[in-house]
Amino acid sequence: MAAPRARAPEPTRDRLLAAAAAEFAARGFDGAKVDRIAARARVNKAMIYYHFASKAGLYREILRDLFAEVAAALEPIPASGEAPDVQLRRFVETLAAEAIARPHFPAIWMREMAEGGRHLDGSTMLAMGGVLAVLRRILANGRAAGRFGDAHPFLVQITIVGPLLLFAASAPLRRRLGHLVPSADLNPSREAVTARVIAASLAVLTDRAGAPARPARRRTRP
Amino acid sequence: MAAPRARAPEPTRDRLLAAAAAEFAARGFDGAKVDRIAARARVNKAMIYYHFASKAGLYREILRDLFAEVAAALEPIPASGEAPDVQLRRFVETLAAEAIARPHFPAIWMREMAEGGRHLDGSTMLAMGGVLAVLRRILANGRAAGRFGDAHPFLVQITIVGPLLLFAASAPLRRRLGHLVPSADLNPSREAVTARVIAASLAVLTDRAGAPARPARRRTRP
DNA sequence: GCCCCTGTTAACTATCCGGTTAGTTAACCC
DNA sequence: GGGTTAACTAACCGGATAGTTAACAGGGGC
Repeated sequence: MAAPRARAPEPTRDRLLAAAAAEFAARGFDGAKVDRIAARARVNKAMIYYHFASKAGLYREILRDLFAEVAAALEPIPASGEAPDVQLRRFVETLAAEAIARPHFPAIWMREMAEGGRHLDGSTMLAMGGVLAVLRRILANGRAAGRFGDAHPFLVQITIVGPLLLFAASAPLRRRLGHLVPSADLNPSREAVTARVIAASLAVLTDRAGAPARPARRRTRP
Repeated sequence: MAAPRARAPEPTRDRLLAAAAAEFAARGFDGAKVDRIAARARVNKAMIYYHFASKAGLYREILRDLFAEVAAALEPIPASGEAPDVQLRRFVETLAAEAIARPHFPAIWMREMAEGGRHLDGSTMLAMGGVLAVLRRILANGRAAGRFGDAHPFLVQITIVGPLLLFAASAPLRRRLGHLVPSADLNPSREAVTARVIAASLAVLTDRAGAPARPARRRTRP
């Protein structure tokens, strides 16, 4: 009885990937259990070892897909010919959109960060570096156009990616915290978050100097 | 040879806490192994169950300490009577200093976030909420003094905490990435990071406006 | 019919790992 | 000394869990 047992070569593999992404995002690599992934995908556990060689192989495949897709979405921006601040805006918005489209991405990324990239293979690390490379090109465009001051790309990246990741990955926790501290409004819209991130980045980038208010003097870096 | 076997009631417990913090930060709750923690602390495994009831109990104790200390360090700022922007600056700097003083804190926090706070007990969650409460008071001070526009505290928080967490927790990964992409300078100083975060926060806060949809215009500031 | 290939399954194994337990040691108390 | 307690150890246990295997279904090519 039971299962329709239909012919289904693709579905099994895809269902495994989807189930595993959810499991890995929610529990991390070590917290994720292969039996649970198989159950979630309604697939025999052995299929994991048939389609991917191991738990680690399955995980790596997910990471590879995720980063490759995000990097691909970002890639065309710097060469688009748009104004630099529009490019930056698109960079942030695209990143935020990817996080919505692939809801497991933020948590997995954060975890992989904390893990020191223990599970990352070379190509995935390159894709990750690609995100930074795109941003670096946008900043170079802006500087060339006289619109941006010069800024450390990595610093700009963490001020963009940090808030977005934190916002996206903290959704479940925020729901729980909201119970305890009902006064706090912990659920701004995604648009509000991206707008704020864009505003903050542009404010610092277009305002040469870097630190207004109490000018602790500019960066005297050699 | 062998252990001096001296009378040492405190050390054992403390060594366990230190070893466990390192292990939990590097591997996460599920990735951390009690045997490894015990070995790292050079202590018999059973002592974990003697001093803390369980692996989870040990973990909770670490979380409690960490958040309580950070919240305590932040606590006095809003009532200090300093100018609001100085308060905000101190908020960021204190947070960054805590991350240096307790190097395992960022990774653990990030992981707990991604985990949806599964291991957090009520008091720890309150301490976490306390961080937001402090910031909310600082922003209220700034608004009262006419220095800050009104801003969503949670949005401000993620733009501060996000970059700091990402920077601190990504240190190991950055070291590895640096090998592959040697051109990129991935190691700004902690001061540069805090300065940038402060600048970005103040820029947005002192510039009322917040973030209308089309602020493509530059900021013709002071 | 027969072979072979891909996809699939149920049952099995080996190992790892959190937790327990019975016992030891040393200090402190009277 | 006898009794009590905190701190500690070595050895063990059982369940969870990643990974394996042998058998099988069905389809397409010949």
